[in-house]
Amino acid sequence: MDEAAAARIAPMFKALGDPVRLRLAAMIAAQAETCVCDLTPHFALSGPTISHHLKILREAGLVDCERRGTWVHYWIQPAALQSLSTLLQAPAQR
Amino acid sequence: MDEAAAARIAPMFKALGDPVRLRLAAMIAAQAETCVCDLTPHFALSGPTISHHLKILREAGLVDCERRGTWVHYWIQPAALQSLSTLLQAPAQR
DNA sequence: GCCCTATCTTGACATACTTCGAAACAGTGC
DNA sequence: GCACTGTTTCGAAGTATGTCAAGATAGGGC
Repeated sequence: MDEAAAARIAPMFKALGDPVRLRLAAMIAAQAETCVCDLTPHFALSGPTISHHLKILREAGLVDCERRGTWVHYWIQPAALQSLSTLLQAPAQR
Repeated sequence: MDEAAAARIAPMFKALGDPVRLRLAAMIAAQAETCVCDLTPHFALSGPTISHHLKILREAGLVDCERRGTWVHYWIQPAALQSLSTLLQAPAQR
């Protein structure tokens, strides 16, 4: 792992390194698509705070979103998860 | 993923969420054992700083260490990596 | 044994980043 | 216009990062 690769990948792990974001990502990954209004009630946090965490997941490339009428829908980016998974798996099997 | 599971797992991702620690973990994982004195030269950081990052990896349960004479040897905890990997892989394959 | 050096960790500190809520803003539909 | 859903901005409190100095532990020379 060289410096550039670490700088590219670390933000993804960092994004998952918060309990709230980890749960958000898990909820989004559990379905094909998830509306923000379905996520917010599961947390004792304000709307802006959830929105902030979603933005970090978005900027890390782990999720993507689209506004469709009144609601905003989020979905997981499977390729990103896959690359992290294989990265962890190689040394784990040694 | 319930709240307790997230609180247990997030610190591991957080530990990997720093470029320096990600590279440290990768270097340690690449060999059966690694001496701290082999890690430090690869970074433009002081010894105490490296030691600090290694402590975080240790507290996250990702690596373990042992003093053997003058040197301290670190090794990876494969089970921890494996659990993170499978966690990511399930939704990634959907 | 005693001192000296080398290796690594710990403690104290300054700086920078995170987290979160309140208020303001933007987009959509009636 | 008005109500509703999310996002952005701003500020306060907490947490992380990195350096310096000091401490702990081991080995070698005398």
